Amino acid sequence: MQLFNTLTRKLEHFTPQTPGEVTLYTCGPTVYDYQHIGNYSAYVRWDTLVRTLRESGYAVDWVMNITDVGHLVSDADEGEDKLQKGAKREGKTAWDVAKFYMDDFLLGLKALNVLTPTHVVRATDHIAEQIALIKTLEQKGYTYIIDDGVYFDTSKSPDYGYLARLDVKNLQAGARVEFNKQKRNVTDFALWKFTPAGQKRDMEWDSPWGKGFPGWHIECSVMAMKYLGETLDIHTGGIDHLPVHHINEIAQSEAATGKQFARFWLHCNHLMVEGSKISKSAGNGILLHNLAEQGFNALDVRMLLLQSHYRTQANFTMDGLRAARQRRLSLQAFADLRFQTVEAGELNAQSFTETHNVMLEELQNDLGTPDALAALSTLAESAQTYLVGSDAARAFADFVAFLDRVFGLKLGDSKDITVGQKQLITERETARAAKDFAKADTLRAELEAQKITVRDTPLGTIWARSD
RNA sequence: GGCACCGUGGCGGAGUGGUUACGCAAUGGUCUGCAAAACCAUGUACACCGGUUCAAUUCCGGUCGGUGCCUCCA
Repeated sequence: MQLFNTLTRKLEHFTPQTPGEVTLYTCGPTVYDYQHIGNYSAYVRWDTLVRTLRESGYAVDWVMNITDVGHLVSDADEGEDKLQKGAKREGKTAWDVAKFYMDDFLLGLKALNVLTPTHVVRATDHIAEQIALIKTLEQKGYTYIIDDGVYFDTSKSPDYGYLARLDVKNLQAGARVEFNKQKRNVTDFALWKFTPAGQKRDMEWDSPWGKGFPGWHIECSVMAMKYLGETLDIHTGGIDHLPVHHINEIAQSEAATGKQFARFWLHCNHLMVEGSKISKSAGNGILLHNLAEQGFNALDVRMLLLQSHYRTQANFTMDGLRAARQRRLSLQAFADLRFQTVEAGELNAQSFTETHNVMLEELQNDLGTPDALAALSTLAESAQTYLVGSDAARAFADFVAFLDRVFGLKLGDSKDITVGQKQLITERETARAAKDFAKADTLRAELEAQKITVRDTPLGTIWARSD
């Protein structure tokens, strides 16, 4: 399997440290608001990675974090805590806000048919471990304390910023952002933030340095290493995490262990909406709820994402979503043909095997979902023309199961039509043979009302679901 | 201002030094009792200007345009 490793900026052959077992960490959301389709796009991308790894024979131990504390409005460790801000906005406690949006996020993942990670872990459940890691860093001399918290001294990390190819000197010269003047280096980041004197936060804990809460970056290092070991096979995240969050994760993790933190770093690009980036102020952060109200299935969004490569800046448009929906329904009609194999069908088991192999090859080539889909569409189209022979029924069923494993479009979920519906089709054929077209059309309308479209082919009547 | 990336037919979106990506839509046709279905066919796509090459959309340089990051975000 080939994956593009941000660490080397090259397509590399991937093999895990332990044969057959992959350790994977994915940066999850900060749960202070609803997740929009752009946020979700990342998890669909990484879901495809997990599915492809599993299909390639690897067991995948997958950890995703939920940031429910400590992520400040600015990565420069300034401003309010996002959770605290959300709490103020909604008149709830930060704990309530976190719980509410975490649950909503998990429901969204389910709707998108994103596999459940082996471990979904919350930062607030790992406060003791975070304090322990900060202590280790302190003992090794990587930290210093200023008025608002405990900071990591990035100048002590010789390769600081390498992943992002950060030019640290240039950054310092061109720094425009105001930061705490007590910081030794502009890139230094908070490991622990103090609760300001005289204040009481919803979320705060005692620590050796004083009451407060953990910095945003430390949680990922802690939870990744706790569940997956000191060196991960793969660490994934959105491209926005590259220049700050990920280089900080590397700095603190490697400072603590002296070992490489992650062997492969994968970054997905952002989804645009109508050609612009998604931002709260632009009001284009479309939610799954919004799309559901317009009659779209979350799987239509999944389809749309599969059509583009995870490293490109894909564009979400309503026209694109409609096209994706049509394409998904067309693939569903193809999958439903497995209930309708015919004696004289020309598509044999080999057709499915060949397409299966091409698709897997494309996926293993840095998750080439667009090319894998193209191969599938080509087969689906020929199936409409040549129909599938009954001798290939088993191969067809296996193929649909494969599609669901890698694409997660739930094509295999649809059942055969009912005996009653089959009866209607037979009756309609009889009526047609008797040239009683009025009756035939009535029966067709009846089927249509049950979301079944019929079409007449030289080899007989074929049905497809219209929803 | 600094650093990247990108510019593909109506839309979305792959890929490649010389052969149809693919999907959606559109147009024409076939089949059909009819058809909203299905199938077949069609669009002289690869921003512009140079260069390298027998050959460039695909490599190199420049121009123009767009986007992202540097500042919250997946």
